[in-house]
Amino acid sequence: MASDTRELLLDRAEALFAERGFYGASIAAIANELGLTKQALLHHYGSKERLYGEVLKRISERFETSSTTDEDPVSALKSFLLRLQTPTAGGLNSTRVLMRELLDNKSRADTAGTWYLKPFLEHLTKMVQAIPNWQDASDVEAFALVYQLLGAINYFGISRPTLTGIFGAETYADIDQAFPIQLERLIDAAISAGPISTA
Amino acid sequence: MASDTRELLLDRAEALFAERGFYGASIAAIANELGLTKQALLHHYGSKERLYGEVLKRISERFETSSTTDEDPVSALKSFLLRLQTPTAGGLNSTRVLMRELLDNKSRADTAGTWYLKPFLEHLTKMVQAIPNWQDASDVEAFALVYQLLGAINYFGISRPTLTGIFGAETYADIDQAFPIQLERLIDAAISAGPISTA
DNA sequence: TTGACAACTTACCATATGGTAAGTAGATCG
DNA sequence: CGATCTACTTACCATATGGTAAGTTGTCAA
Repeated sequence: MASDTRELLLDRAEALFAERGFYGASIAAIANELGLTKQALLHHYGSKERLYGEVLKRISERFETSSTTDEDPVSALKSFLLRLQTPTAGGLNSTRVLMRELLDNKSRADTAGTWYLKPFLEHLTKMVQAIPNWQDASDVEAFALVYQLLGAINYFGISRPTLTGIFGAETYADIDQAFPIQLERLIDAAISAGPISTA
Repeated sequence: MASDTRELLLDRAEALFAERGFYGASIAAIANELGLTKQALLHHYGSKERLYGEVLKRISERFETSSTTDEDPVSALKSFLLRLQTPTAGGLNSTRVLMRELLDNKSRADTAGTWYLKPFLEHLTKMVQAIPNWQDASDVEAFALVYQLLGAINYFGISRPTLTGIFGAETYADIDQAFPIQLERLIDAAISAGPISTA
């Protein structure tokens, strides 16, 4: 199977898992979307779990390769976080799949979704500790901050359909535009406040 | 059917929907957990969707009755937000169910999960605009802030199993303890920074 | 030319799922 | 006493689901 065909297949699978979740996305539906039969899909990936594992693995690899080589630690953190929200490169689907993974918490495919998270989170934590007035922050403090920011971004990332439904498309567009600006302000405010230990 | 039996039933249903999602939680499984047969459950709630709708409705009602009559707008906002995270009164299950609802975004049970959110979000937005230096903030600005804080809280709320898996139980306990403190700091920092318009 | 391999297809299958139809035991009420 | 209602149970059922087994077709290298 060609490498780019495989990529395309995983793209569609990821989209479907993002949309309907592990249980909601049947292999027949995924195969159908690619003009394959269910059995052809099963031929390539032995089982649904394996396919799902493949999707998670790819997300994890994508994260690992998105390292920032920025100069200023503050802007490095900012750009890193803001980039998570961008719809390019299937970022939105990844967010949704991972959020579902958080919710399910079942040891699925041997927690393939969580092992990768560790280096990612540690990396982010270290980025915070690279900021001058956060150098004395404990791991836990820096992590708590980072996780709150992650939550702010990812929660908003999955909310578009609902917020559009509630407030209408025009208002949502306004919110969507204001969001990154407000987020940057939030990050700035949190950073200059410094960690608790030095409060 | 007795009112408290009904409550108990919905408690269990909510827990199962929180754990496995709409597709993952079969009516047979829910019924089983209550010592009922699948058909007995179906007798009470005509269909799975209707049962799910009932669960969402109850969550919505629970939210509406949790109004804050605090004095200081800042501490009112803080206590409101922090209370969302408390595991009491099935708060954690509600969070998970609603997060899944955000993810699925399907018009399920006529978007029963989202209509309630509007007053809730508007209430929170107004709480921000009640804060002295946020009085001139636009609706969108105040909303963006509130939604970021909501995201920070709820994202953490669903992450316990995963974070425990990654960092171990002891480290998680540390994080869990530090989280509300750091969150309060984040709220304070964001509030004193003020809205963008007056920046 | 042949043999191996990949990429399927056709044909099944056990189980689970949501749901219906019809009947039954017990309480309540006129 | 009989009627009605609630809370079920038993008996089904169509469909979907994940998965297996065996055969088929095309490619390509030895």
